[in-house]
Amino acid sequence: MLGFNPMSGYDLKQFADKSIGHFYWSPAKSQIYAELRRLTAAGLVTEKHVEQDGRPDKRVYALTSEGRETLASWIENSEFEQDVFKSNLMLRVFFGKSADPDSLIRLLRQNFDFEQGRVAELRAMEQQCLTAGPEHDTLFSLLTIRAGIHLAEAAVKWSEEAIKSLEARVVKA
Amino acid sequence: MLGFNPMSGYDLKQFADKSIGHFYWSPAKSQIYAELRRLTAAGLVTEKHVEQDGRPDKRVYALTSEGRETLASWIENSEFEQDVFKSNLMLRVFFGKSADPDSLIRLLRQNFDFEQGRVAELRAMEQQCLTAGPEHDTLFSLLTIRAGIHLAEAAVKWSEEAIKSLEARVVKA
DNA sequence: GTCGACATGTAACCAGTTACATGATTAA
DNA sequence: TTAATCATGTAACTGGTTACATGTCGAC
Repeated sequence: MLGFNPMSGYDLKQFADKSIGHFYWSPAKSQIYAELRRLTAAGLVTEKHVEQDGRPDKRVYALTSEGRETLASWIENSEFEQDVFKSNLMLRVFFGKSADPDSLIRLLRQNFDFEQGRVAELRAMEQQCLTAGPEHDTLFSLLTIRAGIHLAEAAVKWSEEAIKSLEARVVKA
Repeated sequence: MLGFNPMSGYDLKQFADKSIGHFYWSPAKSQIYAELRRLTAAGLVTEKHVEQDGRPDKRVYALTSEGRETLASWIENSEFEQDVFKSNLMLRVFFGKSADPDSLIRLLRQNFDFEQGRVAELRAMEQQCLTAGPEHDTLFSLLTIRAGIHLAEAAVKWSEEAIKSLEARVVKA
């Protein structure tokens, strides 16, 4: 994240929450501060004390040239890794025989609503990227947003389909 | 998993790897054995020593009625939880400005192939479920497979789209 | 006699979280 | 004065992994 701009631990937390938090994870602040110390010790970032007026002082971290190289090399050369997908909902559906089907239907409707909401949010973010001036390079953000839209739409479609399947079974019984 | 059948730790590992491993996680065997001891202590499963001929003895675990209730209650009553999605690929795409676009294209092509392969695998599993006799209740397995298909197809579509976007940018430069 | 599947465990480690703790500054 | 935002950290814990360790049995 420091590849975009020098930032403090506090800034990094805010930034992570609304960017990589959507498709990777939101680190705890305790971990961010710990990691910044490790990166500093490894010579990948530098720390600068910045006094502010009207606000507490902060420590701003910036990539060193070694840090920049390490970042690029990680993106370019590290091995392809499978996405991690953990779905509590699918777990419960899979074990659904041990439960009341209606409770699953309720759960799936919740998921349907939730994922529809996400599509709407992501569409709004997409519009922001598309209408941003050419001085902002939004391509990479846009790509991750597009991925989110595709996935959320898939989740919506599946929820609908699964609800129908379960409703058909309930009627028969 | 013991809701389907009494099983040994070894069985549970095999079973998990080819079922919930696809949409939740594959526990390490060390964890399975530890968890079985915890569940036994909590009175949710019972342990039975089983001698086999032609194979080492094993310990077979079965749900107690309390275990069965706890399982049903977990499926029916626990809170809705968001799916966890962690994509190393999306992380790298998001930080793509710091890297060579061609390396991202290479990565996305790898993803495209990988996800296409998954669609094929899942379609095969789907057929197995659909052609299984009515003595097997495949509905719940089928639902999770269908979810996988929807998601993998979304990933394929996105990879294609992302490759095109990045290729367009490379040409311009 | 050695390889592979079956079968069960221990110990060290680690990535990450939660809860706790502190303090500056501004605005209501 | 109290709540919100800015800002940084420590300590205890935990859900999991990896590596290590042991042994049965059948097939080739």
